[in-house]
Amino acid sequence: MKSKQIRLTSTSYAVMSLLELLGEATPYDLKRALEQSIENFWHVPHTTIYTEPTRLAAGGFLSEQQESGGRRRKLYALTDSGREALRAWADAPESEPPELRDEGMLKIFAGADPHTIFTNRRDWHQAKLTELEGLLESLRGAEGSIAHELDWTAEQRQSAEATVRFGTAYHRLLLELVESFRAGGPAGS
Amino acid sequence: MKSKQIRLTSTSYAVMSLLELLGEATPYDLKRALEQSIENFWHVPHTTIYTEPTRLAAGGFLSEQQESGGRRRKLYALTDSGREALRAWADAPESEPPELRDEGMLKIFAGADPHTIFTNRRDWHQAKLTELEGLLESLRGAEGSIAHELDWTAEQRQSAEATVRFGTAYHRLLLELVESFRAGGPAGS
DNA sequence: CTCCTATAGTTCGTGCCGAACTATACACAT
DNA sequence: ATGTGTATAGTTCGGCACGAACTATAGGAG
Repeated sequence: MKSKQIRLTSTSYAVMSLLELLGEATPYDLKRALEQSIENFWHVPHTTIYTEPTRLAAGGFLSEQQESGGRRRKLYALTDSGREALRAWADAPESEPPELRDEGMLKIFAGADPHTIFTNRRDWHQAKLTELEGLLESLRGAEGSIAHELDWTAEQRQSAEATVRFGTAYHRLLLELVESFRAGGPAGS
Repeated sequence: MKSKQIRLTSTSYAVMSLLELLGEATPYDLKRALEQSIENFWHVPHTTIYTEPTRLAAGGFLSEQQESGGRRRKLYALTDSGREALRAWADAPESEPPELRDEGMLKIFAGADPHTIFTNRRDWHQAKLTELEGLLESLRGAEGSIAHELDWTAEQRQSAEATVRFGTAYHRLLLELVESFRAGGPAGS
């Protein structure tokens, strides 16, 4: 009961959201689920996925139990306190404005050749788009997705789908934008 | 000459790019210049702007000299080693893929009302767009911009302009995207 | 039963970053 | 000239983030 005071970051809420969906999960489960959903708009490095649940458990937001044999994996689940914190956060209407970290633009600012940068960027968005389109299909019932593997309900799939749909739309737009700048850019304005 | 071994991050290059433009600057100069350019695609909190140059100086990439009177401000400039590192980085064609950190999408994933989130988001992009359009104009010669204050050459202005132009195009597109999702979204696909 | 490779998880050190605080400069009123 | 208010300029601290490198288990194929 005497939980350590910890700071809840967006990454904390990312982990808790997943646990709300999954019910109970090992860090590895979280990692896989993340890669197919949240990862597209909130990056979490894999080491953080292993340390963050430990932190959250110390704060009393997650319960932690360890397997006795084999890999001795840890299983995490939301506590009431965790569920409460998650809802309070999600229901607050204000959010931090989105933040973009774009090394390519930095290089252009530093004098790199825009054409090279934009060409790489175009290819990347194209690949990302293809990846997300595949993910979207697999979320809709095919095998191979985590949704299938974990036997998600229709509702759970929708939650993931909504964000992936936004992702495909986003990359489609960016692809065009980058392409137009690559071709010389809206030079005048 | 015996410089400490430090790791150069994107933030390091952001600082060094600015110093290449400014020639010589105090952390505060850097801060102001950042806000009108790099900040839009690479966030650097203000405390980092004060600590990063110190790190870079320890690594031998910047020279540091301190005023004797008044605020005892520190003046930084690129060393040859810094200029070299900057060029090597900018000239390497590959960049890290852009990373988006979007708390609003996280909330939607966690079950928040999309309409609320997208409405806030729309307003934010609108404000950002207006801000960047103003910045673009002021970069083109008006008073009040850092370009004017520091008496930038046409070339220096262009460097800043290129990224700001991309920024305006970006926010214009996002504004539309968000608006369409707000209105119910491309529901089917 | 041993080697291979994929899967699963940890450690460490440096860098990042927000909150809170401190200090200087300058304008203008008393 | 002295106070007082506000914008400007800079620092400290502690917790969190994150990449590199490493370790360990599982499930094959031979």
